[in-house]
Amino acid sequence: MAAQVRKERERADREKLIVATARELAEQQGWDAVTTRRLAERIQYSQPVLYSHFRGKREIIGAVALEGATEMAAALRAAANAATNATTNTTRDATTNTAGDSATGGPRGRVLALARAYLDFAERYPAVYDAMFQLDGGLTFAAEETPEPLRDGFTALLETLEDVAGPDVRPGLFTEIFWASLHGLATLSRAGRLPPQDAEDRIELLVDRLSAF
Amino acid sequence: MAAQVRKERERADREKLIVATARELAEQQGWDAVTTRRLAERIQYSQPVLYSHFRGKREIIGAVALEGATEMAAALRAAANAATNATTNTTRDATTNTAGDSATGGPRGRVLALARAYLDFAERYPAVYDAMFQLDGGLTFAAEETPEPLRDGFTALLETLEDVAGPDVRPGLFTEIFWASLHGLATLSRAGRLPPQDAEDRIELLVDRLSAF
DNA sequence: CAGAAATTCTAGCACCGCTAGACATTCGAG
DNA sequence: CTCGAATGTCTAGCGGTGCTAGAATTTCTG
Repeated sequence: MAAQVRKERERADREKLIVATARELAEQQGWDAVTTRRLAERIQYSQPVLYSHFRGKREIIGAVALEGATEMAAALRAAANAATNATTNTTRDATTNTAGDSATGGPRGRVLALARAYLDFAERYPAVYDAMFQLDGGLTFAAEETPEPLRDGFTALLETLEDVAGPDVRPGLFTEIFWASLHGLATLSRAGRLPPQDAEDRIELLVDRLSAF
Repeated sequence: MAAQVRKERERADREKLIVATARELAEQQGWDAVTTRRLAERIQYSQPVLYSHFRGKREIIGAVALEGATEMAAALRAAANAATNATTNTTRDATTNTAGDSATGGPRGRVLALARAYLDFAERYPAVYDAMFQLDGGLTFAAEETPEPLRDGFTALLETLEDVAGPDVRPGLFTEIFWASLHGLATLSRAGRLPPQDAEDRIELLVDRLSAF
């Protein structure tokens, strides 16, 4: 019965296609443009096929969110890692790096890199970010049954931030406020509610104030 | 022609009724339940009447947002003011107020009270808060043509925060990151993405880290 | 009081998420 | 190979959305 496993694989492929197409459509034209009709048309199937994979549009958003969470966790770890292994930047005058710019492998550089990576992700993939934190994807947070990718995203933040939480401060609690602050910056910036030109200043001020290097 | 001014007043009244009804409906059943049909029915007029006052649903949301901004600014100022005039709390043991709890008239107490008032407003009037910062009300921020109530809300924050921005930090910039952090806490908390029991700890940690008392 | 002007309503458009039931396809037993 | 059952997919449609053209009504004005 190899035919059986082939069908299962094709079905899994189609599911991935749905999620990828939804994400693509959302990135191109926003989530409002992701309608079940358009989505069905793009994958060359009729609407009910979508409902054989997902219980509704919410679940499709949720699937995009989980995919995004995995990517974000990887991006955050990569940034923190790159900052750890970075020494003085050769293209820049080392004497200007007095207070420990991001081009140092110290804690400040790591945290700055982490914050930038987070905000960069939110700005680069706004639709995915919305699916994760802005829209209702039917996902559970801060609980037992929180899906692994979401938990892992939080952990990726925590891995870098636990070093700067400071004494007598639970790393988890510190990560929560750090995350919330980044989330606030990300959403307010993208909605045009904060002056764009000061973005970099805000990141540095926030990181320097929150962190106990 | 006193009839003319009477009609204008009646028209203004009806506009206020629309906004108040939209807000009420949103608070009771969420913004999804605020449809033009339901709204029209509640105010005892047909749908097109709504469109003689507002260009669309967006503008109605925007009107609720402006109303909310005015209220929020007042609430923030009231909280900051009350904290300024507060001395040691008589109902509480003064010796436990070692590190300067909110029941002192000092900067920390003022900022804590401000932060609590902000988050309290967001929690108490989630629909209004959404109209202001989460939904698209067609409003312009961080620009010349930003409506007065919104600017004033920011100013209300700034009035208290400029004292703790610290030297060499633009008060406006500091207010931006403080606001963003509060906004992040407010939205993530309400979406169930942060453990509710640590809410108070988060506020104190955030305030203590951000502020330069 | 009649006609003009302003106001309000009815009815409908194109679209939404979602689904019942018709239709087509694939499978397995004889 | 055949034929009934099971599986898969589609067509068509439901009740809802924001919004608007044009008819109907009310109010104002000469």
